[in-house]
Amino acid sequence: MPELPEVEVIRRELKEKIEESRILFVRVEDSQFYLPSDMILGKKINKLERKGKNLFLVLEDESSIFFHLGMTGRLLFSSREEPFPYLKVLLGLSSGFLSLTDQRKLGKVALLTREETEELLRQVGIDPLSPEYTEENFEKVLSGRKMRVKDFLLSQRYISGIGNIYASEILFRSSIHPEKRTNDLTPEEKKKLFITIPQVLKEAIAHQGTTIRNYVRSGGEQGEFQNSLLVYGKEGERCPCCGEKIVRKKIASRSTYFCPRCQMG
DNA sequence: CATTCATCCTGCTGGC
DNA sequence: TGCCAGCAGGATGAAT
Repeated sequence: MPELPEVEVIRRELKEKIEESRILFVRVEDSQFYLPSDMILGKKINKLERKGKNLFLVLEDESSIFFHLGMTGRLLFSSREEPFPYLKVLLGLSSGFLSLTDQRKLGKVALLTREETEELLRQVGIDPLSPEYTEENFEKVLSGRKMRVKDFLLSQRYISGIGNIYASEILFRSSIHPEKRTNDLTPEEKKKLFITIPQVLKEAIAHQGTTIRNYVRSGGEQGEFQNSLLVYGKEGERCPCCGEKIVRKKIASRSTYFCPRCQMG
C-alpha cells in the first residue's frame, strides 16, 4: 500500500503537526506492535525523516520511533482521541494524538537507538528523492545484475520506495517491458528509467498519493493520484498511447500491468 | 551470491 | 443467498 509518495505525504503532514511536540503517553493495543513507553515518555520529537518507505520520528536523545506501514498501516493525527478501527498504538502528544492502525498487521513499529537507526538506513537502498540519487550511483547499483527490471524496482536494497503500483507506472512511462533483464537494458533505457523514477514519484506526491484501497492521509483524506494512473489496474483497457489493450501478468508474484506494444523494449 | 516462493495477516469481491 | 478461491499498495527468510 503505502509506497514512497504516500509515506512522504504523511511525513510532511505530520511534520507540521508533531515536530517539537512531546510524548505524554503511549498505549499499545496489540502486543505485536510493542513500544517501550518508559523509554520514550516525556521526550521531544525533534524531526521526521524518511528513507524509501521507512519513517522515523527522531527523538531529542537521537533514538527514533521507526514505522513501516506494510500493506494496510495508517498513521492518523487527531486533536482528540478517536476509536479508529484496527488501532495498534496510540501516542498521546502535547499537540494531539497519533494513532497507528493496521488491518492486516503487516506493518512494524519499533524504538531504535541511534546506532540501530543508522544500521537500518544503511541496509535500505538509495532513496530516489535524495541527493544520493545520481546517475553514477544508479549505474553502480544496476550494473552486473541480471534481474527482471520489475524485480529490481521492487527490491528495496538497490533503489528504495517503489512498490507495485509505481513499478508498473514507471516502466510504462519508460517504455520498458517489466520482464526485461537489467543487463539487457540499453544506455538510453537506463537513462530513461533514471529520469522517470523520481518524476513519477514527485508527481504522485503533488497529488497526495494514490488511494485505491487502504491508503489515507494523516487526516483521513484520500489521495488523488489514482486518477492519473496510466496502466495500473487497467487490464483490458486501451493504452493511452497506442490503443492496444493493457495486459495484466503476474511477475514476481505480483500483478503487473503493461502495454505489450509500447513496452516491447 | 542471485533468484524464487511461501509466509506473515485480514477482509473484500466475483464467479459459480 | 452462500461459499470459496483469489486478490490486495510489503518484506523476509528459507530453499534452490
